[in-house]
Parts: sequence; structure tokens; C-alpha cells
Amino acid sequence: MGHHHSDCCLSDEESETIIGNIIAELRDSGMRKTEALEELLRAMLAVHKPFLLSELSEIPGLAERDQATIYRLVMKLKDLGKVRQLNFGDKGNFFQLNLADHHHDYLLCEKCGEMTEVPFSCVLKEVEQRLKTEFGWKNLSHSLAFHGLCPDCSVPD
Amino acid sequence: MGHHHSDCCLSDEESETIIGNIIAELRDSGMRKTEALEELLRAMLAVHKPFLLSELSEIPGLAERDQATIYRLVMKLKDLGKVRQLNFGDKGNFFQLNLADHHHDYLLCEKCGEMTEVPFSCVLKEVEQRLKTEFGWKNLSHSLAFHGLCPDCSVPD
DNA sequence: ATACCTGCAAAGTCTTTGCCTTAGG
DNA sequence: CCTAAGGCAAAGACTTTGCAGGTAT
Repeated sequence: MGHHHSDCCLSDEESETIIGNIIAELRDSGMRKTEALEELLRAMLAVHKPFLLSELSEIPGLAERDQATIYRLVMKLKDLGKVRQLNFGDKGNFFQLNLADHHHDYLLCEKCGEMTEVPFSCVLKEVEQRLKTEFGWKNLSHSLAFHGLCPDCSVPD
Repeated sequence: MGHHHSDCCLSDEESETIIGNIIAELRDSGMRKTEALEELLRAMLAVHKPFLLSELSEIPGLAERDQATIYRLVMKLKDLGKVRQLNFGDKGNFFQLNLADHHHDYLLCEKCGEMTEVPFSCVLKEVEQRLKTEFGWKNLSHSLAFHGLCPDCSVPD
């Protein structure tokens, strides 16, 4: 398990292509290509898990940026649909780049705090379909978190 | 839809029984039976959806209580496993009484903000089972939220 | 040149704690 | 009585905004 997603092993070249595409789309929405934006996108692409805003501040390049700058950029990207916000209980506000091939289902260990993706594909597509056809909902997406003890932490010590 | 759960139509008598049972268990954990605790449990039982702490303050009886009192009680109940915390994107910290027959799957409308339970039973039990047997996780629970447009809001106007 | 963006600082909001008084067991 | 719980107030943490100077286009 663990190699289900392209974003955890991108070459620099691939990363730059993705970032370039995102920036192109953002510019269509009126945003300007700035240093801060590029640094932020690189950081978000490099971190292949949901992250806290406070964690972004530890990444080289972004570390010198003002919190307000990061905050405003992330919020803008969220408004434009490029970033999604997640929450896991009381652990704070997480964000992640909204790439098409991203899973959105996570496993959280209550003891060590580790966050991992669910190691097989999501079963909720059919549920979403049912909510649409039988109950009239539209534009559905979902966020799912399992909470428990990971294999390492469930070993009695 | 909307009448799938017993907790939305409890008689006063049933409510008091449930609250009495909860308090009995809490007392085993060393908590005292106080007015504030009873008011809080009644309010949480009456509200059959996840609630924000700020919403509790609007409920008669609790309205006069100090925020810190409510906060400390809810946190204590959470530590004791009687309350669970939920999050839906950026909407704040929700809590709900952790009753055995509660569903934990919600539908949230992005337009009107309405929160409803998923109107059929959860498909994730088998997923949890697989995570346990195949991947070694223990004590699993989950929280699931669908985001989209509810039938009312998806009507073009 | 213009409108957007950034940094700095400050205001706002929500969460958390200290301390003394009250009250449950 | 003894200790947990409640009220009040203040501290802390995180989020959000105003403004002036800098930058992309």
C-alpha cells in the first residue's frame, strides 16, 4: 500500500508543469503570478497530505512570508476551488491542493496522530449517485475520516 | 424524508430516562449531578443535530450559563466519550451527544447551509472491517460529510 | 499607470485558564 | 468537611482586516 497517488513521487519537471497549469487557470480568474503564489503552490504540491496553515510557515521559502499573505492566498485559492479545507475533530483547519486524482479519505491514529490515506479506493461514489438520483442533491463531494488506532499503536507494549 | 431516527421524537419521559442513565454513568466517573450538567444534557438531547457551542447559548436555561462552564462541561463529556466533536469545512466546531443509535453521516448544503442526516444506512461498516482485518487498525469510528446542493437549492430560479 | 498584492500591525473572534466562591456527596 | 463545579475575568491562540508601499501587467 501507499503508492496509489501520483503526487507523492513527482519529478521536479512534473511539478512545475502542474504548477504552471494551475497558475494559468488562476490568471484567467484575474490573479497575478507572484513569488508568494508560486512558493505556496510548490509547498502545497510537495506536501502530499492535508496541512495546517501553521505547518506551511515551516517550509523553506514560505517561512519568511507573512501569515496574512499565506492566509489570504489560501483563502483565495479555496474560493477559486483550487484548495479544499478539511477538518478532523479538534485538530485544526487543514487544507490541501484540490487535484483531480487526490483521495479525500483519511485514517487518523488517536495515539500517534499519524494521518494516512485510506489504502484502497473509495466506496462512496455509489452513495453519492444514490443521493443524486433518489434524493435530488447536486454537485456532491465528500470528506471522510476514520479515527482509531493504527497498527503500530495498537500493539500492546 | 427526515424521520429516520428515534432521537427526534422522544417523549419527555424517554428523554429524562436517557438523561438519568447518562448522569448515572457520569457519576461513576466522578462527576457530580449539577443543574448546569442537567441543563446541558437536556439541550443536547433536544437538539438532534450537531451543534456549535455558540448555539447552545441560545437555548433557554443554558442562556444564562457562562461560556466557560458550557465549554468545560462539553470538553469533559467529550473526554468521557459522551460527546463527539465534528467538523464540516470551515463551519466551526460541532458537537453532539454520542448516543448509540446516532448516525454520523451528514449532508450539507453549500447554499442554504442546511444540515441533514444521510437518509439511508451507512455503507462504511464493511470498510471499517476491512481496515481492521487487512490493515491492522483498531477501535475504528468515522465521520462523513457530503457537500453539495440540496434539492431545494438546486432548483434553478 | 492602474489594480492587485504584500507586509506590518492591529482588531476581532473563539478557545482556554486562574482564582475565588458555591454547592454536591 | 472536602473536593468538584460554576462564575467572572483575563490570557492565549488563531483568524481577519485596514492601510501604505511595492509589484505585475
